[in-house]
Amino acid sequence: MKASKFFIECADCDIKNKALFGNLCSKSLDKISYNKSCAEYKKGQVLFHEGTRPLGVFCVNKGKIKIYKIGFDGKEQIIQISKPGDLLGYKAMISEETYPVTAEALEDTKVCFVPKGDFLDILTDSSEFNHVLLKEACRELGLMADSLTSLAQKSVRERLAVALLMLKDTYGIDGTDDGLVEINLTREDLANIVGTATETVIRLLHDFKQENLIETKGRKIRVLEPKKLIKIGQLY
Amino acid sequence: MKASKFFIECADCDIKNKALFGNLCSKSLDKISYNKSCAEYKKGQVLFHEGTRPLGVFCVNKGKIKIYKIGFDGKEQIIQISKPGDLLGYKAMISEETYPVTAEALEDTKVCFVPKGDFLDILTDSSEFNHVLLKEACRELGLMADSLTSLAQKSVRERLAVALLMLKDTYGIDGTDDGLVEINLTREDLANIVGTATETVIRLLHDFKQENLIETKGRKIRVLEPKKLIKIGQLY
DNA sequence: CTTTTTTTATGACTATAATCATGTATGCCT
DNA sequence: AGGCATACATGATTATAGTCATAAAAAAAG
Repeated sequence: MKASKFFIECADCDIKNKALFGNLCSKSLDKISYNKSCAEYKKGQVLFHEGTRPLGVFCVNKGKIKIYKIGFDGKEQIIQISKPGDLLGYKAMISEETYPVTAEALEDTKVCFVPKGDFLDILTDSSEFNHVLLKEACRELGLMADSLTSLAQKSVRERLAVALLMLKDTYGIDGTDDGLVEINLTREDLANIVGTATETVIRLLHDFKQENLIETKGRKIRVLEPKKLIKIGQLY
Repeated sequence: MKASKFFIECADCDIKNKALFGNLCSKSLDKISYNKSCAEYKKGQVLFHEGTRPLGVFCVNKGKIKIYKIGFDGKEQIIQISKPGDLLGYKAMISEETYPVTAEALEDTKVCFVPKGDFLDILTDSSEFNHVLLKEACRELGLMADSLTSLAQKSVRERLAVALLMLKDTYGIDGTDDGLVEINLTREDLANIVGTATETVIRLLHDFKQENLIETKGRKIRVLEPKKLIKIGQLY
């Protein structure tokens, strides 16, 4: 299923600076590097399933991964989309619970896996790393409160505008601010981010296109008028 | 406005065991106790406002406090309701951001305030406390993912059922499992938890009453049929 | 390169919940 | 206790978004 076709030393990792692990001292980094394994996941493959017990943490090296929860009727709710440098699965491990979410590759990805024991050792050894994680978790909690409020109070049209802006900013092509969203997201995925039906997303994207706010070419979406989308999304 | 009418040593605090601070060694606890101040907040008074900068953390001693975000049109979205033992405002302080939410007393409360410096000192000194906070934050992130999915996928009727069960479990009278929800929540507050309009909550509570699922007496709500509410809320 | 499957698109209809309007009850204050 | 304000309640109407059905297009598989 998953083939370990590559290995990169953490010390040599080109996205080290973006990653949470980047804050570690070289000794800790070497320790992680020593026991970790690297794997490629093809589009659609699952890194871990909701409800299972974490055996370690994942550090994304290449590609994008959707993190979602399955609702009562099987519908996915996408909580976040992880990108290179992101650390996955550490929350469930630290809170000593089963994964509350599923992680699935959106495209062909490269991911490093650090076993539970090593990760927990680092956490014990480095109070600095502990604090980095704590800070990150606290920051995310603030963002989650935003998302919750948005979901509860904004219309679907407003939420879609917000989602498009977020995708543009987070996953746009670096440097070139041409508004292109570089993710292979289906309309259904987009609906599962926004929290609506697929048909509704399709209709609203059609509207946005007619209003010349966006441009689409297959799954590629280009944001033409971010300012107008900000207004639609009621982002102060 | 707020009158410091009381002082309780942390060491003597009767809810110490329930509190996050309860995990501290007696030395750290004494340090906190030495510099903290205690205050009473009357119903409706605000502990801190969204957008302001944290100057310390609050430990709830008595009473319940609603934590909410203000949406674009001024509507509140209640993120959580804090009870004795809960620590408030530490997330924003750790993530070095302004408060993403407002904290307002739902009833007459007693709260201790620990200045920023002392709190951060404890955090630096005690890696154990650091880990306790990290674990708590990670646990909350899992719960937030649940709330998000619920909000995105469940109907208002389903969400109200879930909210009533949550309120019963978290704020019911200890020991006696008579289903009474012991909070002074207006219908509007309830709507701001569920994420709906006040009128809708009123109508749905009426329905639940007619179906003999609950009993109401003014603002007091008693859950009569938790199992049926679990079914309505689609909680597996 | 063709077949099969999945995804996108559009229309018609329905259901859910928001909004607006108004009246009643309850709590709150001096 | 009386008067003001807030909260609760209910009806009528509207808007928003979900569901179902079907067709076309695109992507994936062999």
